[in-house]
Amino acid sequence: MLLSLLRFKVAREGERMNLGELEKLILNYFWQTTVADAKQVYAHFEQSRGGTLNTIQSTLDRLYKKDLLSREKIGHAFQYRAAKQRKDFIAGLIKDTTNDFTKPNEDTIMAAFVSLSSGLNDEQLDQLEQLIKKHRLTTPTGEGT
Amino acid sequence: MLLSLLRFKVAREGERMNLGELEKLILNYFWQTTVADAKQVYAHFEQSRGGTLNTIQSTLDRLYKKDLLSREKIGHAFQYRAAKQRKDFIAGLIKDTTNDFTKPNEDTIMAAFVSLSSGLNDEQLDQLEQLIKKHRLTTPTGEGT
DNA sequence: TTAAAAACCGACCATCAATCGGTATTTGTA
DNA sequence: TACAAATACCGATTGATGGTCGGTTTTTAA
Repeated sequence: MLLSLLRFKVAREGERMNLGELEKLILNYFWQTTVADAKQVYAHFEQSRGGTLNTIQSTLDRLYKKDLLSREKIGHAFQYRAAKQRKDFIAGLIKDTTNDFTKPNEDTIMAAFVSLSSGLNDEQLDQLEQLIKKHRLTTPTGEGT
Repeated sequence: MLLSLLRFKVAREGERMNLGELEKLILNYFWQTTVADAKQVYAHFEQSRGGTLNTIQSTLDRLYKKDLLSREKIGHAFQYRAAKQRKDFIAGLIKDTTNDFTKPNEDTIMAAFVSLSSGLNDEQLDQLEQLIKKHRLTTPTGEGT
């Protein structure tokens, strides 16, 4: 309104982890390419979506600051690569997402499984059973897929 | 820049489904309370976080327009309730999230399971097996994705 | 009919991804 | 060592969206 001077600001420390469209594209790119510098990433996306090298650089930097990419200066350019394995990253997202809608004492991961399992067909149930079997064999430090 | 007239706008039709903090609170509230009008919701959150009734009303309306709440006018106020079951909603979120990082031909749900299963301990593996067993019994018609 | 209750409208702020121009650094080389 | 090219970094703008709430319109019950 006219007087918005008294507007209050609730302290927020929660870590939003929302990714933009370009950020997702680039992340996927790095799970397929392992390593690249800004110029290479730009070359990859130039035709398919336009934009400038600068935009790519900014986005790489943003992803780096979010700890989703790591970088190392080789020659005169940063070499970027994915900081996390794809499945670990997805697992993290799922946990965060689920956690927002899970009671404090509830097992978040199991809640996610329960939610997901509703729509499974027989074939998927079979695959899931194989997955469990595999995990049973691997030690607690198991690598998985 | 000085000349931002030529700025281009890429057509976007993708359906973002990001929820704000208050939206999440209210959604969780309705999975616990089944039905309430704006005033009741406001009464519930008034002390714990302040704000006005209007803010609650706006947020309820936003959630309604996002198809996350349903409403029905009883007396002189809308009675709101959750439009989806909690686990269905979570499953949807997980699928969307996972889909963003899944190859086009990949099974999104299975990818989510694979991602999630990395960090499971024995007890959780047991629970998961029980879950599968249950679904084997209760699922006559395989629904699929 | 009318007063109160609720819905609705519109505005503002904050945050954040995307975008990109311009400048500062850095590096390889002459 | 000096310098030019390549790259990183800074800062500004736009668009979207959630939160916030005042003010007005609509609806309902008496």
